[in-house]
Amino acid sequence: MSHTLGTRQAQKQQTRQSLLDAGLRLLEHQSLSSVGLREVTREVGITPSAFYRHFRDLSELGVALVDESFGSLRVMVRTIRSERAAPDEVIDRTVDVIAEYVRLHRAHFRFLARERHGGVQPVRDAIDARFRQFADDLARDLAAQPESEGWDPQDVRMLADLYVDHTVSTAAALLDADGDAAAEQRITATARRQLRLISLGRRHWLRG
Amino acid sequence: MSHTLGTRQAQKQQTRQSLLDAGLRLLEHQSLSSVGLREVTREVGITPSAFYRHFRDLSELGVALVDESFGSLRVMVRTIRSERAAPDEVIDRTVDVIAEYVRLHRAHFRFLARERHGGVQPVRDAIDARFRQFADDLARDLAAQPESEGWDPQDVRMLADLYVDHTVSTAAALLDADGDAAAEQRITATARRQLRLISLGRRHWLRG
DNA sequence: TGTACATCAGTGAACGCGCGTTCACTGATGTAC
DNA sequence: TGTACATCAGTGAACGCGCGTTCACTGATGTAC
Repeated sequence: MSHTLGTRQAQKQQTRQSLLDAGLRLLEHQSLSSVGLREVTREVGITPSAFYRHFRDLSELGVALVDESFGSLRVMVRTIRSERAAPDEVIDRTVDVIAEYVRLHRAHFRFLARERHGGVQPVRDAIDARFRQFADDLARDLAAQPESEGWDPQDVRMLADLYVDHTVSTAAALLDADGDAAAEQRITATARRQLRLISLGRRHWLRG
Repeated sequence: MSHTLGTRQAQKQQTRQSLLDAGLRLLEHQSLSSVGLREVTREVGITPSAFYRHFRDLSELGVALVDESFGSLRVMVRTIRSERAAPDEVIDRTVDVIAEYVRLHRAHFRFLARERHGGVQPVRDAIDARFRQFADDLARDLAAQPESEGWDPQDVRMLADLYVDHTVSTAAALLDADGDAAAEQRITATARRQLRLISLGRRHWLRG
């Protein structure tokens, strides 16, 4: 028919997406290695054997979920990067974006936090590679800032790693707060102070 | 017989410990929710039904492993605390102890990293409580230091949280290095710089 | 010290169940002419 | 536009397997007298 996609391929895509959605839903309360193939297909409403038309096994579905999760993260990061503001405003905006990501894409981030050190090697590797690329990008951004003038590239890199680790820790803490507004406020307040302290350390680094 | 413990109780204890050891061994390559009760008893060499003489289910065994893991951690922490040295030496010693803990108790820390956000709620809660207590202790120590004079207690607490998160991130990175000596050196070098930067931030906090 | 009884860690058989994977199939969609 | 054939996403039955849990049991350890 129309060569934009074809009815058959479009429907296949839709089923594949349903499998990803069902998987993500099931992964909210258990880890990938304990989710069953039949469990996922049952949730979607297709036959177990139909699963193999889309993924070789569940770890392949897991890797696809990693891609999807980082997709939604990238969108949010671009938001921070596009804004140019005073240092303290940047800190506030950064924390806001972390909080927003966890709120909007809770299941995605829970999946990443859970499987980052989980029992499925290919998924762990995929997550690791993405986080590393993430730190690479941030290091490039930081190096271009006037505050980094005269900095050893290795020092820029360690700062980028520190920011990424801090972001992940904060997001994980927000996840565990599980919607408790008071706890969330405590966590974001703490994160802001921590970023401010890191900022101070950065400002005094060369003279340290 | 002798009332120090009794042969029967001593043998029961020994079997219990074998179950914990077997569990920990199996958890190196998979997560708790995918380990089977029969798998653990097979590893120990006892009947599946004998398992119930020691634990209600695998999540109870998991909680026991949390206690065991933090036991070995406490020993190492006391090592740092007992030493009193110049700030930069403290930083080096801290990083050394983290590296040593991961090297000596690799399986324990892997278990904690994996199950901290894993799929078994009671285990997650147990790990969380222990880390929180850990941060409490550190906050108390920091508050007692002369560098913290005039600090808001909330600021001391956020600094303690920052240190704990940084320690966990570093240990997890070392774990992923998986014995690669070059990678491990890169990670510890980075960790030392990060601690130095945080130190700088701390020193300038009040004047910030 | 010896005897009679109690305790209880570990055994082994049995159960029902859901798992992942295979395979020949169906019937709607797509293609060639 | 119509026909004949190809493709292939999803079906449904079948398989062997290991799972967690139960239960009555055995026999070494512990206790009372």
